[in-house]
Amino acid sequence: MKSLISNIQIQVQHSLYLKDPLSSELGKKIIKGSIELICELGFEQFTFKKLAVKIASTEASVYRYFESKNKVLLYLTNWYWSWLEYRLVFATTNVPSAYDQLTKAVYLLTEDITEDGNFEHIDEGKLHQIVLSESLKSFLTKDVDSDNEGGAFAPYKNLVQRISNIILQINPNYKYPHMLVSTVVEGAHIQRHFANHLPRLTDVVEGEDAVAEFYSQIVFKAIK
Amino acid sequence: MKSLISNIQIQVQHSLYLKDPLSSELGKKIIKGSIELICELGFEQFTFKKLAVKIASTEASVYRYFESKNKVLLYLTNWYWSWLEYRLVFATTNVPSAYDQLTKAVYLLTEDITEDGNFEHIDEGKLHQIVLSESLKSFLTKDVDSDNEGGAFAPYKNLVQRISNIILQINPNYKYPHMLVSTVVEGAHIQRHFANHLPRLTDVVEGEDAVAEFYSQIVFKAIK
DNA sequence: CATTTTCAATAGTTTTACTATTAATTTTGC
DNA sequence: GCAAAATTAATAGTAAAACTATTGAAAATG
Repeated sequence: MKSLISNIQIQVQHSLYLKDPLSSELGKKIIKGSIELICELGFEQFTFKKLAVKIASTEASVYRYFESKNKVLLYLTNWYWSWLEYRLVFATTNVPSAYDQLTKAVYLLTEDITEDGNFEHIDEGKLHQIVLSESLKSFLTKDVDSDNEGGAFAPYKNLVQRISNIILQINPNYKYPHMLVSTVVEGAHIQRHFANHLPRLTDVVEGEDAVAEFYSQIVFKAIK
Repeated sequence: MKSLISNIQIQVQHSLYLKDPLSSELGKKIIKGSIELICELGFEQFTFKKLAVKIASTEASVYRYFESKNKVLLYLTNWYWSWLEYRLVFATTNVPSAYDQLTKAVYLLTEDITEDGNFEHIDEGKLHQIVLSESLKSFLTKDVDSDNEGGAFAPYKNLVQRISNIILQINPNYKYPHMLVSTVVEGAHIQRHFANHLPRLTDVVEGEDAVAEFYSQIVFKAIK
């Protein structure tokens, strides 16, 4: 990823936090520390107590910003979806062919992100790791419906809708655009997780990006 | 599902339990109660204490059978994968055409299971619900690698391998058979979950089985 | 029938998730 | 410029969850 616009800030919905973490130094340390700690320990082992120790603050102070660790995860995944949508819009504006737009979109959805980029308090590579391993958990909960009512999945839905529209430009009769896009998004995450931990459930080829290639084939064959 | 053979028992690996739950009445009550309670409360809210109250036993007694609630989830998902493989073998033996075998396999992977079947202590419909919402969590953990070493995902891998072999019979040059199968398995679960909770991420059509139809198209177009 | 093993209950401990209260700091109203 | 109001983050908790040590009773074994 080349640098886009340097002083852009990605806004996450207010319903996910008690106090905007971008509004104070402690807030930014909470975000930065959460990304590092969730990446390191996994979401289950991540606690506000451990985070507080890491950033030299206290548990209670973290609770001033976030109601629960689940909201932190929702905050981070929402940031990620908004960031992805922003990059998608950037990559597809002024591209006249819907076909080329979809190629870029599928690439963005399936690529492996390792670099850290433009945002001082967010390490995009580590955040991508978190999204691979943990983002599914944000809607595989009994709270899905209430979280959803509060708009917690809006950026994800927007992204899926946007790419679905590109698909419908190419083939207006295709019946399952949303299913296709969300299959690619979640599938790419799971396949990368499998490649890291359960290789017999996937087909990783050394030196090739099999995940990107596989889903690109799937998408273009599906809508033909 | 029509009844197959009535006195078949599905064996789950010893590494997942401390004492075989099928070896005593209490053990069977633990399995039956766990399925009901996880289905009702979700895995996060499920505790051994609540289970003990439900089956009129004690927390400590449950710990005689299972090391942790994660192992219970692994036990249940393993049972499910073994059951699915059993049904797959049953549905494809004596079917000469690999194409027909694959059609049946995709159907088994994507169908919606609601009925309770042949196993006294296991409600297959509820177990399917659990697999839809919770099975991903069994490998989205920091324990994946050690669980995997203990063989916790063997039945899943077997199932994927078996269907991959069918795909390779149809098209020996297809590069991504495992990725395709695991995409269908996990995708079907996630899409059904979306249909229930986040419909804007999928394309549910009233009265049709869109999930089965979508993945069937994906598979046969992909390997062509 | 004595010995060993297994079983499941009681009664813990430790950790996690979350809250009430308060001193210190910052913001604001005039 | 300073008192009042609001905000911040620390201390010190509680309640529940996850898990363990111990033990008497029941069952299996030799």
